[in-house]
Amino acid sequence: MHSWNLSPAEAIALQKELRTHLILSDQLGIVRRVAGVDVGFETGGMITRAAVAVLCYPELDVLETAIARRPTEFPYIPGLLSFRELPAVLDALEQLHELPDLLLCDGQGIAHPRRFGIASHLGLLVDIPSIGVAKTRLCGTHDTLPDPRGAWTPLRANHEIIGAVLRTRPGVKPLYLSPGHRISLETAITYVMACCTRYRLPETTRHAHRLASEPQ
DNA sequence: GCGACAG
DNA sequence: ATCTTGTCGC
Repeated sequence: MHSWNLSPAEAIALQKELRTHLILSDQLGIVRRVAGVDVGFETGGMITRAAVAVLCYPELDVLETAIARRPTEFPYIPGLLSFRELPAVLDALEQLHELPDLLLCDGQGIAHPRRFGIASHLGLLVDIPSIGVAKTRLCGTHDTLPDPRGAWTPLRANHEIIGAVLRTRPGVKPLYLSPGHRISLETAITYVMACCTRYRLPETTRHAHRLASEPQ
């Protein structure tokens, strides 16, 4: 149902056009439903499996989940991840009976070479506030991060702040988060911390990841 | 030209 | 991401 079949060069051109429509200020209502989005692969990469887990906020109990499978049709190219994973994610989102108020995606938001990572791409396409929550850095530089939970330092690139490096657990590798669409960096940090209760990753992401990579 | 490089 | 077992540490 969703596929773009674009060349890498066309995908880059599309990112440059779409990024001009991003809103990087808070444009969210009361958040009652937060969704975690993640993708896994089956058959050695032949099949892409996307999973969405919707949790109530701030309680963080699972309300609804969805899984979608599609043949994988775009290679993994740093900077073009959304073209590989979003077709399946969009299929999964359409299965939900009620759309979430906020999306937490595995990967970058605007902390991306063209300021248009997968979280930004998804948020813009479905017009839902989104945050990119990555386990590692794609681009940008930052100072050393203090150890206490909640500590954060800006992620910078070309004199601009593109995200934050956030310590969600003491003594554990930090998270790289950035606004996707319709949310500010400060608000994004607040929501991500609120979703990280006992582990490094947000509860939303943990549920989605389990659904996306669990056997069967 | 030489690295870096989300998942 | 995925291929894969045990192992170090709280």
